[in-house]
Amino acid sequence: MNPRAKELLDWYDHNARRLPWRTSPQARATGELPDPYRVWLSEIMLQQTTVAAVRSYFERFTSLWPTVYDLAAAPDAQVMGEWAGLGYYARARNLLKCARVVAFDMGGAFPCDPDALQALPGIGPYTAAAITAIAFDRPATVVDGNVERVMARLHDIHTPLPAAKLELTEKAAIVTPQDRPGDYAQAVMDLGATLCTPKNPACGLCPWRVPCRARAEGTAASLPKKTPKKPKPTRFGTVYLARRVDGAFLLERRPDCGLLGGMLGWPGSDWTEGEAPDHSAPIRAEWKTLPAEARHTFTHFHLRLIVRHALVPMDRTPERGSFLMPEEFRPSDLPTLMRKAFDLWQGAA
DNA sequence: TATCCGTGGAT
DNA sequence: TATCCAAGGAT
Repeated sequence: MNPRAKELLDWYDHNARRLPWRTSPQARATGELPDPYRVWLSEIMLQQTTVAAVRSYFERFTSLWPTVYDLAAAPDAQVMGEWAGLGYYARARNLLKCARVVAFDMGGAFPCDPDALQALPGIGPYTAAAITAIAFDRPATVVDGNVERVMARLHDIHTPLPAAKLELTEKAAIVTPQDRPGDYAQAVMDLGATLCTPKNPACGLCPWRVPCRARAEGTAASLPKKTPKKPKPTRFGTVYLARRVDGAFLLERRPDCGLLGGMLGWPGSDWTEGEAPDHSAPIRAEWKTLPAEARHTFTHFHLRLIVRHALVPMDRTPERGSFLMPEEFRPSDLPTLMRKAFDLWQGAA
């Protein structure tokens, strides 16, 4: 094994984080591999998402659906509701698609090579490599944000991302060992997450402090360089929170494509820059406007949402959405933006 | 290659 | 308050 990988694995043996989707150190010592289903589920949840945010979702999902068969058999609406709040909802839609392919077309067994894995919905180059290495302990080079940062610093690479991606991937591949590839993959990411952090890296504790070129040059904290991002515009819109006299709420399922796709939400206007666009209420009622608006920031724009509300008689038929009784609807099923609107309404009542 | 797609915590 | 950032993928 190359000396870099050995240094890192030695560090990992003493510093590995205990995470719900990892096997215990004792089990790992006996060569026991983690359940590919749990590895896959955790990796999908961890895409662009912090460990702290994922923990409770992972526990909840594996409790509700212990196997890929259980998840494949789950209703779409329940899975989307359980994913609510975690963001990037295409992940949840692809999660179900993938579970059903694996359960119904592959006999419940995840493929063990990167190409076959990457052919599945929601699995890209990173996730395919991660599952290959972690679940099957087969050599594969994982390149996520952590690895990019670690490699940029180790080799003092100043080319900004994403242009540097290929070079960083090559550097990562050179260090990846044939032995213990699963532990190594998790070790690099643990290093990036705990020591080689974006700000204030703990270089003094790093197992690679000696070979690290950026540390020698004093450039570690400024790497990797990234091309500047565009400023976020602000969009405006209106949502309608209708409660029927029997307690039912008027909600609609958003289309699978686009923002918050597949999620439950309050009917409303489009969201546009400048003034809110023309639109009509989803049902005839005496609408009132809440004094505060719901503010939310998405990946590429800010949103300010006017929240209107009304109590609706039993005999009205909505032009959009459908009424859900309280036992059919949990506020926790809503994506965060819609949840903010609900909380504003509830706080005003 | 560039854009779209969420959210919450850290700074 | 504003910005950055996290175990990325799809188009």
